[in-house]
Amino acid sequence: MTHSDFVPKPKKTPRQARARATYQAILEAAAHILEHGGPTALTTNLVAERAGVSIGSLYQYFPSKDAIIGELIRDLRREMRDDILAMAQYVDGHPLDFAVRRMVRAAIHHHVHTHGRADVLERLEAHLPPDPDTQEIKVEINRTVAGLLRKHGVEHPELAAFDLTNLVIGMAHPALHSGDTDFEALACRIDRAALGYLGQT
Amino acid sequence: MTHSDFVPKPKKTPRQARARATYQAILEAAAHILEHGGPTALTTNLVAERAGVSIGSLYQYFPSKDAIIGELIRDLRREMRDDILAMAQYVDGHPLDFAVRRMVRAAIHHHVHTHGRADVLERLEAHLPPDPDTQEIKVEINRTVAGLLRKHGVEHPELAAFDLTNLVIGMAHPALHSGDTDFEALACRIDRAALGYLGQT
Amino acid sequence: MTHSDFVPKPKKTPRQARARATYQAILEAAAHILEHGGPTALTTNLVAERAGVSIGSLYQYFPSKDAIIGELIRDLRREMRDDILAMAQYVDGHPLDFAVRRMVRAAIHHHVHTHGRADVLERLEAHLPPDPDTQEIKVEINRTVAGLLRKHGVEHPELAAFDLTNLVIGMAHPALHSGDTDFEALACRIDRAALGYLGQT
Amino acid sequence: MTHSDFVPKPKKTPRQARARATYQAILEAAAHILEHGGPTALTTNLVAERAGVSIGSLYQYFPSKDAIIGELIRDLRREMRDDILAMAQYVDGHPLDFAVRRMVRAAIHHHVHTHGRADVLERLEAHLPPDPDTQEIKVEINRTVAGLLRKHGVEHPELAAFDLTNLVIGMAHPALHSGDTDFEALACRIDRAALGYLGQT
DNA sequence: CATGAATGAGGCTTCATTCAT
DNA sequence: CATGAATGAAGCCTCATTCAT
Repeated sequence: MTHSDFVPKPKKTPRQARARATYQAILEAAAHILEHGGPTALTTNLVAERAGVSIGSLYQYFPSKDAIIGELIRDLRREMRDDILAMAQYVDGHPLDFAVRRMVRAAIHHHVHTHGRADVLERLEAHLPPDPDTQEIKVEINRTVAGLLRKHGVEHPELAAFDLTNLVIGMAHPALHSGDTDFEALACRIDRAALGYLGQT
Repeated sequence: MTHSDFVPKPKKTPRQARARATYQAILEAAAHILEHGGPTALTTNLVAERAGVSIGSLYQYFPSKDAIIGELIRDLRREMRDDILAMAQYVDGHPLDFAVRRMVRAAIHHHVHTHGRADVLERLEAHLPPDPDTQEIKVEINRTVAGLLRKHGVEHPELAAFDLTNLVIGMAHPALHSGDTDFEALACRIDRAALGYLGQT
Repeated sequence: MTHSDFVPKPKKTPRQARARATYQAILEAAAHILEHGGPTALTTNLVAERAGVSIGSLYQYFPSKDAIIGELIRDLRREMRDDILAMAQYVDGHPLDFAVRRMVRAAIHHHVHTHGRADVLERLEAHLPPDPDTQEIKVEINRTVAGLLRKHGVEHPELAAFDLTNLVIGMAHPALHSGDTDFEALACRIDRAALGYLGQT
Repeated sequence: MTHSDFVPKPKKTPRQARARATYQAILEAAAHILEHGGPTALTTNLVAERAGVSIGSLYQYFPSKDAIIGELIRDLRREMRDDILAMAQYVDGHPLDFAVRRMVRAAIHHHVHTHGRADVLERLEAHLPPDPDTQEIKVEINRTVAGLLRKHGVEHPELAAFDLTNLVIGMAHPALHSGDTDFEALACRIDRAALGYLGQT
């Protein structure tokens, strides 16, 4: 069993300020290119150029291109987890339908906010070896949502959390991608499906 | 306006039996590689090798790699349309919830049947120029589902058809991908969401 | 010493009418493609298609692509030789300046008539192994012009014939290629150079 | 309007010494191959091999094969222009026939010096999209020669410059190509034609 | 550490030619 | 003999990665 079975991670977590800035510049350049040019535009040389560093420096911070993608994915998942954790705390004590509505809007907001970067990264993730960190974050998200549902007496809360997550994303992404900008109307339609799933009339 | 604005199509339809076999072998090889190795594994040389033909033969029938992908997409969409059209005829005259349940099961069956090829192809489709044929088929599918919904008095039937399609796919794909094999249980969960969306308790 | 050192010739001179027609059709298709699409457009498959025969048949008549080009070159040279021979007979007995003027106009006419095919073929000829037949024809042409010049007391008639041929072609081709359509004016300018070369005021 | 309408130029001008050496090595290798093997021998892989660099390095400096050819053409034209400009200055104030004789010898010298590279490149140039730089140089050359002729009262100096250039090249190239090494004798024969064209007995 | 020149495996595609039917 | 399906060497080019300076 070699380590190549896992998504490579950054070579070193930079301590010094300048190094940290370079590191971030590379990630931001990669994210920008991914958003505007798609996966095929994401080349290491272009990332380095946009980040304002040499290709050699890029490889000082990331052992491979996949390591950059892996880090972008982890970043995105962490953001998502933080948003959901915050949201879960916020809705604590409120009725289930209120909680669901808030989560739906949070998901839409998150997607709009990441400007579709999520789509591309999810696609890329599928062709990368599984990354324990990313898995852990996903589990954390599922645990949080499941905990919320359990409090309201939903049965099989883990499965329900899984289904609801997919339901919301599955409906929101295509709609947003097709140019829909009436977020509230979209959210209401998703609400109906989600609440229907939960047996809430 | 150049032809490169469209998904290339096969350059010639084979006449002789041997040619037809070659043509099919290429498409099947491509589908197989796509399913098992993902998009990055789909190289023209590998497709030719797996199809048991020379690279030259491949280019007798397809002007480019994208033409192969385009044809796979069209094939898949045509199958989907045929399934949905048949299903729509079958449920004609039955109540809405019956129709929905049948459609959900048809979608799951279709995905299982195509062995997840749909996922990869949909992603590839996004990076290809729009193909009139494929668009036409999509419109046809939407029209069929929308027609069905309209008969039952659903408002905004086109939008509802769009949402429901995404809902079903969005829930079914991840579940099936995660190894879920209890299709009927999955279908029931999706039913709840779909009927909830439609306001059917 | 192998035969590959020479421009390949047609495999067989066809006797039957239909075969002869096919043979000509191939040559004409090749000439047409050369004129309209340039050397890079001249592919054996395209020639066969335009000639209305299968690629297999094409190789029945010509052992290789170069054999087709070689035959086109020979054809063109033969035409040129015939034109020059006829012209030489025609100007026989007239003064040198009259003869020169006629030859100049004949050269221009020939180039216009062949629609620039001559240019392309000459370029292709340079990259083909030398062909005895073509050489022989060139010698014949030179002999004819030289004979004409000798009659008028020109010294070193072979050399003069060589120089004059190049002078006329060298001036006419670029002018015609640049879109000049006033053939008579062009001819007069060439006359001055040619007569100057010959020491005729 | 795409960039493919123009002859591609080198993608980056090398800064470091090693880079400059590589850049030059590539151009020299290309020139050598062109002289000895003709256009069909000019493959990117062979150029890289002969230059002693990897194919990747070649594409660091030239975006395409045509860019290499384009640069060779520009180089040659620049040399030609410099030679002609120098010559024009040199003959300034001298009589027309002296000027013509010097230009003829300069042209022959130039052709010998470039070892016939000019022939092949001119042919290749015809199959490339027009290059503004090259056009500009050509115009400059014509302007220089025309200016010279105008000073001596030649009518239609632009046209005369065009004709004379073609006359000299048209006579010199085939003669030199056929193995003629008596440059002075050749020059004298060309003189007669050129002076005849200009009406100088 | 930073730089950027250099590398080369490997991807896509063309086209002259062969050969089974 | 005709057909056209099949072949595969060879060409162009990209891009992740290495390494000398």
